[in-house]
Amino acid sequence: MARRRQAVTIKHVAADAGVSLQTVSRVINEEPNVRPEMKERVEKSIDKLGYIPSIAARRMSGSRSYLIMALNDRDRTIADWKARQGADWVDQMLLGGMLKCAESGYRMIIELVDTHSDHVERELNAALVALQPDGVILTPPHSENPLITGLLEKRGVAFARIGAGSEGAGVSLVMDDEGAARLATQHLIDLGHRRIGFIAGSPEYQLSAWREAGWRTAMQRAGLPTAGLREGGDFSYETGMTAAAKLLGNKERPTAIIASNDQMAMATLDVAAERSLAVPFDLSVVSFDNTPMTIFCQPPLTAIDQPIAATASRAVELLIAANRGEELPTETEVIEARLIERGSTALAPDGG
Amino acid sequence: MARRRQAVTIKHVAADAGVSLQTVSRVINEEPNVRPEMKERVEKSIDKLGYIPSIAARRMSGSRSYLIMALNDRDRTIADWKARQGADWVDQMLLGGMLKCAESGYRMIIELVDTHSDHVERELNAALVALQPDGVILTPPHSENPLITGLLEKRGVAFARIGAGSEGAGVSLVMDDEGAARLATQHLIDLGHRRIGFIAGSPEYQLSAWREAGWRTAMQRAGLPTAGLREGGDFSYETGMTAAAKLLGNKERPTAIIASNDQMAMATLDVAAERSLAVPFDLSVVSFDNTPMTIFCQPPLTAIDQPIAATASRAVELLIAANRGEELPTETEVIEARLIERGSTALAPDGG
DNA sequence: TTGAAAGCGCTAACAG
DNA sequence: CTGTTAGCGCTTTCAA
Repeated sequence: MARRRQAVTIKHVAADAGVSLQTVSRVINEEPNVRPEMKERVEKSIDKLGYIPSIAARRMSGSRSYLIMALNDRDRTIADWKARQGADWVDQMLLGGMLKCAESGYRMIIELVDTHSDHVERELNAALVALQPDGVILTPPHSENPLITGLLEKRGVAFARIGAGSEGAGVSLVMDDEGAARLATQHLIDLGHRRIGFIAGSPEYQLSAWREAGWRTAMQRAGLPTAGLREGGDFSYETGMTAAAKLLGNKERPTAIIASNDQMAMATLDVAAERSLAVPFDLSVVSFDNTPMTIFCQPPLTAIDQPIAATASRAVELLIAANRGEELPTETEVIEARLIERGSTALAPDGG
Repeated sequence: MARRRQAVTIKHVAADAGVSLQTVSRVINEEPNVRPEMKERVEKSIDKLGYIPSIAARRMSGSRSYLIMALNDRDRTIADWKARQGADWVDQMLLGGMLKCAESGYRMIIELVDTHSDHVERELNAALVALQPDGVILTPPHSENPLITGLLEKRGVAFARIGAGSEGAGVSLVMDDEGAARLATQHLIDLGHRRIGFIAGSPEYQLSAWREAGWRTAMQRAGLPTAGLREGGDFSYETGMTAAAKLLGNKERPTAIIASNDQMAMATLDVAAERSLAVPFDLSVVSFDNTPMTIFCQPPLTAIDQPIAATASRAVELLIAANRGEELPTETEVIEARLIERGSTALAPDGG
């Protein structure tokens, strides 16, 4: 293996421009106290020689590593990848995060950590020390793991928590689950629906409660009842089937159902088909998350889009700002969610 | 921002174990010439202090960076991510590559580069210098870009080319497209089909020719004709529609169709539905790639699985071996492909 | 506003 | 088998 010494280093640039290393360093770091003409001269040399600073060397000398680490739950991520059912959480994180990183010369690196393990701290610490990232993005369920947030805080690494409540250190970013649920419910109400069922998600996730709350609020405001219209699941297809079957088995069955994720919505579609209920004519369905499966369903699902890319992008933005010395906001940032209308919603049937 | 100096360094370990830095270095690099008792003593200290070597420092001192860079085409990758149609190429690369990396303390980092740009070299060089990866994995169409392979070769970075022919530097890994096509064809022949249509992919990709060749070979061996049974597309849904329409418009229409990717297979399904042909009873369909959409099709598509994860995993394995000084194989490595049977294939209709 | 010196944590090369 | 020395490329002191 060839010894891969750097071809052109800061020394070469300094020599070429006839200045000290220090001046070059100041220019590439956009520090003050450099005369414009000096700066220009250095920049010309940099361009001419095609100089790119080495991340490793920069990190060594105690400055930034230009690395943002995105932490995901190992088991769940690997399971999603293996299942190949189109769950594109990681892709959306990359889409939002990596591109935002690139704007400032940062890179995003995905790291998998096992939340449930008793050596989370060891694992995380190893990654932290090996990579020395300038910032860490936490995704559920890491976002609410005090072992993780505690360690990050102790080590003084800037971090963002996605999908978690606001208490605790680090910036918190959430999608507006409650508002989104209200939006979905209102959409159905506007279509003339009055009996709108709701399939809740796993109570282990905070967002399940937020989504349910949004539905209740919208129904209440419209003076519509919710009694007998709420069933619970755990985000799986199977529990979606059970919940949908209960809802559609009532003698006064709902004309619309909101499912707390795409899997359960798909289950609802299948239960409806079993009972010869035509979607969207006899039954409208709205789901949450808007993963790729929504477009392949029959009919394609109207869904609340979970803005993962936008959230990751914003998280990176804040983390990079923090590294520049800016203060991180203490308030939770709320990223707006949109409703994507597809074929599973329509006007309520007569008497809806 | 806190100055994030490393908490415990090789020095601390050396002091704790009462040996020189060098001995510690030898232990963590599993180098020879360390007495077992010394080694044990050092390892004890490492455990006790929770020492993790800094990647940056290791890279600095001219050794490995423990980084493998996976290069993907920027436009295509971003388009896939934005489309959210379940294309999971990147995920499968991560699944195979990242996990294999982790086994040896490496990390995989995704990098997007624009192949068609005239400054590919600049872009790639920047990534190479900034990150100093120990190995690079090239995916199509980068795998066949001489600007890229040339630069990598010049810089002496080990690299693997996925999905490209064998000529040129670097290890070459391909899925057995030809064999896979034969497998798919034979599967249909075994089901009693005799008129088996084929929709070819874009001629810009080598694999299109390989897939077609496999179909032709299998047909020939079985003494079956191919005349009038071949149409061409470019992997898009639209061209798939056109091709399928032509094939099914023939008076002697095929009883089975092999499409060179999932998109075109889905188009074939839709064309069949338009013409009231029941799949798989009137028409069997087999596709290539096995992306997530296959399971959401009606009926779910029988498909040739493209073993991206296995390929990435093997590429990483070879790259890491190369870094240990082992020779890279000069022969192209062929990764076997499997046929996943789902609902779109069945016995040929009478007289098939 | 600029430059010189010191050192980050580690490994290569060379001694012993 | 083990230790010493020098330096990787850069940024941080500190001095001019």
